[in-house]
Parts: sequence; structure tokens; C-alpha cells
Amino acid sequence: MEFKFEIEKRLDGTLGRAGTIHTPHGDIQTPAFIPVGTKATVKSLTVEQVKDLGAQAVLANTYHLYLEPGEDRVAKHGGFAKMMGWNGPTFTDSGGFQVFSLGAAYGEGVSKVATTEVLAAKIAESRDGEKVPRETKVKIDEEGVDFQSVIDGSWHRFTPERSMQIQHSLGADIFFAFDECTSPLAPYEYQKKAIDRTHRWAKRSLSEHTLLGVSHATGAQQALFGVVQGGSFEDLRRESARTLGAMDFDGYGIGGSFTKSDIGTAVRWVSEELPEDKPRHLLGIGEPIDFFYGVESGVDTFDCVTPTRVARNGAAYTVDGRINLHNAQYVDDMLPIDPEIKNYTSSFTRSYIAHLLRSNEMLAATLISIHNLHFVVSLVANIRQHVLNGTYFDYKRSFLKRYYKSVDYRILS
RNA sequence: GCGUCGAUGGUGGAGUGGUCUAUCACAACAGACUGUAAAUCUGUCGCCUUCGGGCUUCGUUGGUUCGAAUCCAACUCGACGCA
Repeated sequence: MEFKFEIEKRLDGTLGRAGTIHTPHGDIQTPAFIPVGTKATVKSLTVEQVKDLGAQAVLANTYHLYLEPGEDRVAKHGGFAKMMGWNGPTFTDSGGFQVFSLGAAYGEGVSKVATTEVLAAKIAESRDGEKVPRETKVKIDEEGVDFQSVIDGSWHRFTPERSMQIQHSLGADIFFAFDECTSPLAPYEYQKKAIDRTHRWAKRSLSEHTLLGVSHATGAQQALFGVVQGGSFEDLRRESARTLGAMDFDGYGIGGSFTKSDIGTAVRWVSEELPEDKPRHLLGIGEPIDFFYGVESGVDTFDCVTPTRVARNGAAYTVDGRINLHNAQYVDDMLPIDPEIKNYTSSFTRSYIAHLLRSNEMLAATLISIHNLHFVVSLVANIRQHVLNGTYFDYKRSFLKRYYKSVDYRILS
């Protein structure tokens, strides 16, 4: 089966829709949450566990797999999906996020989603101090980006063409154009300059992909998504979406930086400009609340490291909000992580998991990761189901009210 | 009984006259985490505080000194050696 997107039902009064993405390795019922397996492994989980918790696809990373084990070795396996034993649909990110995480964000304590307070504080800070140029692992120019390896410090050149070549070797069903993920701290002038360059890179990505044809690793045709940027500036977001929307991509990624309380708004600007019949992936988002506003704003797929990362650090999602299983209150708690949610972890007590965490046992990461991924995967699956049933807004209200314990869940900093 | 060595905050273990509430690690307590630089990072960790500071600690008691966790004495406890 080749790549195809079908919309089955729309969410009245919004840009939301439920549909199906067909890929050469299977279908994705959307909206869907895609677990992240950066280095061709969803950290601490086997692919059976990932499959069993309900995941439909996995997203890996170009920069990291390029560094190790290397694109040729992955291609020799027939692509990263085959290498890791995953037989469903796959995505790869282009390395565009590392332009940010190893560049503007490196050592700065900035994430792509910033609260307005953090934004204000950081901007004030940069005005006060005599800005000493920081050591980063990234150098950007018109042609591409020099990356310093986080493994051994060696330098590597990524261009849009290289990213496409590597991603053809990795063999994902859906992959992304090489972009620059910008910082939420970047001023308007920089964001403007960056989207113009990202658009030129998008065109080059598209040409290179056309030139390369099917993936030599898998023999299958891959779908290329352009990546919209523009920070939190409406005109730039719209311009980026319009420009890329006019190019012949198979779908679109929405990337870059956001303001925490207003992700939905920024995504709506973008969706209003993008072609309606192509799938939209919101890159690196998110939190439970983000799925609701994302879907209403026209997002079809999400990926995010949060469920697995916070799991490794002891935090678990529950219908009553996030809890930290490290906390003293759980050492004798005989309930499962979330008494209302049934999954593989349900038979274990919070007390046991607190013990595993405190004694640094690997199984803690595994169990909480299973739970958290199941939580978000099924949350987005539930959203899909309620869109199909026409009961979305009731579901949204009841979920958010409980999870955030606030009626005014829209105002979250 | 004699001799030698040792006793430091929840634990281990630095410190051997002033800059010592006392390095560091661990444990504990809490927080952060949004296309993974992350099984990571940050803060607290004697008591009180109007956050300026105040008070009390290094086995016990006494002493030397302007000043003691640090020097001296006795005692208590422990380890080892000799009887």
C-alpha cells in the first residue's frame, strides 16, 4: 500500500478531524500519539511492549542514528524498523530538532515550549548581561549545519540533501524535511530569517527526495513532510505554512517553539493555511492538554519524549494529574499507578514501583514507561473515538477538569 | 591489668588551633523535564527566623588559649596487641 491520507469525520466548529494514514507498513488511525524511539529503541521497552500498549507507529532520529550505529549499518538491516523488530509504520525526524537542542538550547535550560514567565526572565537576562558567546555544538549557515557529535566531539556536516540521504537509509515511512527548529527566545527578525532559510531547505529536501526515489534500505516509497516554523508570530507561522503548503509535500510537520498556554492558537494559524487533505504532525508535543487543543487545531499525529522521559524520572500520569512515585507518600501505597486505568502495570502497587525507583532497578523505568505511553496513546485514541462519536467536547471537559483540577484549564502556565 | 589506636551531622568519611554548621559522597525530602545531550538535572538537607540574622553541635567532663572538632587531662565506649 502506498502513502495515502483519508479523513473520516470532522470535528464541528474546529479544524479537527479523524482519519487514517495509510503507509507501506500499515495504517495509522488518527489522531494518534507516536512514541519516540530516538535511537531505534523506545527507551526501556521491547517492541512487543510498545505494540501491546497500543502504539501504532514509532519515531526515530536521523542525527542520533547517523552517529551510531551509522546509516549504512541501519540500511544493511533493511531500515531501522526492521533493525529494531518493529513491523508497523515509522517516522524519522530530520535532525532539525538538534539544530535547536544542541544549538540555541545547549546549556541554556530552555525548552521548545516556554512559559511566558520563563520567556520574560530569559529575555531580561540576555539584555542585562554582556552576552558572552556561548559554546554550542551547532554552526548554521545557508547551506546547512555543522553538528558536533555528543558522543565523541567530532564535527559532522548536515545539509538538506544529507538529511534526505540518511533518512532514505533509515527507511521510515514518513520523514521530515531538514529544518531549523528555532528557540522561543529568538526575536522576530531571527525567526523571519530562519523560516526563509528553512523554506529554501524544504525545496532542496524535496528535490533530493525526488532524485533518490524509493528507500534503498526498504525498497518502499517514503512520504516526505515539510516542517512549518515561525515561533509564536502569527504572520510568520502563516507565511511558513502557506509557502510550504504550496510545495508538493505528502504532509506537514509543525515544529519549533511555542508559548505554553497557547500552542493551540499557533497550530490553528498553521492549519488554516495548510492544504486540508494532507496529514499534519505536531512535532514534539506533548502534555495531555496539548492533545485536545492540537486536535481541535487540526493536528493528526503527535510525538513527544515526555511520557518516557518523565517515566524514567519517576513521574506517572493518572486521570487525576501527574504523580511522582519517588515521593514518600507512595512507599506504602498499595494501589496501582492509576486505579482507573487497566494496562500491564495494573497488577503492581505504587509501593513496589517506589521501591524499584529507590533501589535504582531498571524495571521501574520499564513499568512507568509502559503506563505513561499507554496513558497518552489511549488518551489520543479516546479523543479520536469521541470525535467519531460526536461526544468530543463532553470528553474534553470531563478529562481536563479532573486532570488539571481546575475549571479554567485553559489558563495554564 | 598494661599498651597502642580510634570515637565527627541519618550513613560512610574529610578536616588536626582561627576563614567550621564543619569538604565530599551516599541516603533522605522536594522540584523540573514537550521532534531524547537525559535511568538526567536543580534545590533543601542541626534548630529557630520578621530571611538581616540568632542559637546549638564534632563521645563525656574539665583544662590550656584572645580563640578548640583540632592541644592537654580524666572518664566512657570500641578495635587490636601483650599479660
